[in-house]
Amino acid sequence: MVARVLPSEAAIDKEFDYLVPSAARGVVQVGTVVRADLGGRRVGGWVVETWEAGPSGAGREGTDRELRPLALVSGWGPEPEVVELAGWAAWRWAGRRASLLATASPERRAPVLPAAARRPPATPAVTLIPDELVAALAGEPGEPWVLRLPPSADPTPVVAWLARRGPTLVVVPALDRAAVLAERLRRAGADVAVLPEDWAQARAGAAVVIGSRAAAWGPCPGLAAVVVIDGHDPALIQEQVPTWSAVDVAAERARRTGAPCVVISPCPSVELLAGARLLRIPPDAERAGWSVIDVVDRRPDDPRLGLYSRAVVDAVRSEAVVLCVLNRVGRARLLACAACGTVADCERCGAAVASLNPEELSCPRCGLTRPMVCRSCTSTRLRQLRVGVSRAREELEALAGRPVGEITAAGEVEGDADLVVGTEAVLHRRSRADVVAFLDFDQHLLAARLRAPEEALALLARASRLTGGRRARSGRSPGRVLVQTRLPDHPVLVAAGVADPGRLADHELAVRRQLRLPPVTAVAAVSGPGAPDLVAGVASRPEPAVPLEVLGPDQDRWLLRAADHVALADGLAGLARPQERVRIDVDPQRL
DNA sequence: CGGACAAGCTGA
DNA sequence: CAGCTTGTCCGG
Repeated sequence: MVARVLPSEAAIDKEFDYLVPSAARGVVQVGTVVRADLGGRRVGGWVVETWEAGPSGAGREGTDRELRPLALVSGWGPEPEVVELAGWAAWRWAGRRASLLATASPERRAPVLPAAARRPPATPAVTLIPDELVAALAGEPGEPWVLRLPPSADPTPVVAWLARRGPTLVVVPALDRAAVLAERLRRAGADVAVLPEDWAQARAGAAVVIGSRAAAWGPCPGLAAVVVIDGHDPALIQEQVPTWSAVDVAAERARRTGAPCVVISPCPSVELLAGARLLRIPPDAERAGWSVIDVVDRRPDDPRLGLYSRAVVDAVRSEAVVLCVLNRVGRARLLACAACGTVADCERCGAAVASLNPEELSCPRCGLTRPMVCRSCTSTRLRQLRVGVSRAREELEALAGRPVGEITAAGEVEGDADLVVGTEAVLHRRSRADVVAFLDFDQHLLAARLRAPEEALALLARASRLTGGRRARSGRSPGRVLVQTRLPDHPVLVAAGVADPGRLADHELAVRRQLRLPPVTAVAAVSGPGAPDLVAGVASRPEPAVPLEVLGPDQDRWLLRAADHVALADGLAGLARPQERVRIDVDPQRL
């Protein structure tokens, strides 16, 4: 028996043939993790093909050399279908198979597997499953379903319901949600394997396999359904190249197996909706799962009130658990001289300087620092025009008369207080609140990123989840989300206010059409020292082949645009890779 | 990736 | 021309 091996060293990116020792015949299959001698050293790798050796005992394609035996069979690896899937994804995201197969493999070697345990969960009592889905699952498999469930709806019944059909793979954006979901399914009697710890159990066979984005590559023998939860979440996209998306991998995997793929999201992005079938629950039920969105129009307010409208002051003075979100770290991001009015800027690069602590000013662009002095009149009295989280904490403490915690990506100060101010990190670190207040939502609405409006809606969804939706919980008032803005009629606020995320999606799709950007087209961002060479190759391709449009460069980054993903992937595959490093970011997040 | 080997550069 | 650096090729 001969095994064709792909070394795990991504840079090698070539296959080599080895003899399978007769003792290992029974265990070697496509996906098996092995070690082999290559060029004087020993490398790990995956079996990607096997066949019976011919009479000469040699390789298949005429190479009549004597093959070396495999050095070691390390253990179980991805299923054969997943090895195939890695080949597809390497094409789709212009990357290397080895990095994808590494994601699909156990962290430590798995020489033996436990016994399979495939006890499905009990039939859920209550479901939010539209009749359309029930009917459709009995018929032909097809495109993925996008099931729009409001933020505070629990997806467990949907997973349980699907898992009764057979082994089900569940992908969530973060492992803390995986743990919660696994616990609920176990209580419903299901055998659940949580990746990456339970990789061997999953490979052996489990009723439900759950994990974060890498779980799209996880083992699930006999796969009968795939579910992605919070499909809009950018955590489902790999940042390093190849920049695969767990939603797309899961959908393709399901398509290849003929299993249904259900993507659940309170606010499906236009990318999710493209090429998928949208399923909704009754509008009343959807509304109940969104918290009341209180839009506070700041246009008529006296600017001297700063970040704190009447509504915010009332909220922070109440007894309730209140989380305030302000996406500016430090004390102030914009200052002006109290004496002469000049905006404080950097003497080296001219950017507006920020105050991260009370002693000095620092430039966010070039890092230069100077004492708290006005550059034009040397006054030391500076007014804080755009307050940051640290200053807001001091101000809120004075307003509320109770301790205020501070949470940023950098860390927490009394982060478990009932009243907390912080950046978006607040919404990730805390799990329950009575009120979430966005002190300056316009910075989210007006951010110069293509996806900023959808990201803003996702924040409102997250805030809705934290506050538990419109229905009052026992002993509590209904969840409330306070949004301070000067754009009260923005489509994001309208969509969240009426609990109809489709309104924003329609709006955003129109924008993408106008700009000819995804999902209407497919784009890849090319950067790195080799980028100019690679891009130059687009124009000088010998055969016209696939049309690729070059945009840019913008900040040393080019965009390659094609009509769709097939054209983009084929086009990228046809380009000569330069010697120098290039990063090809297919479906870039930042646009 | 890492080793082998070839082609190019430097010094006396 | 030895001795070293740099580049290119290849591994089963």
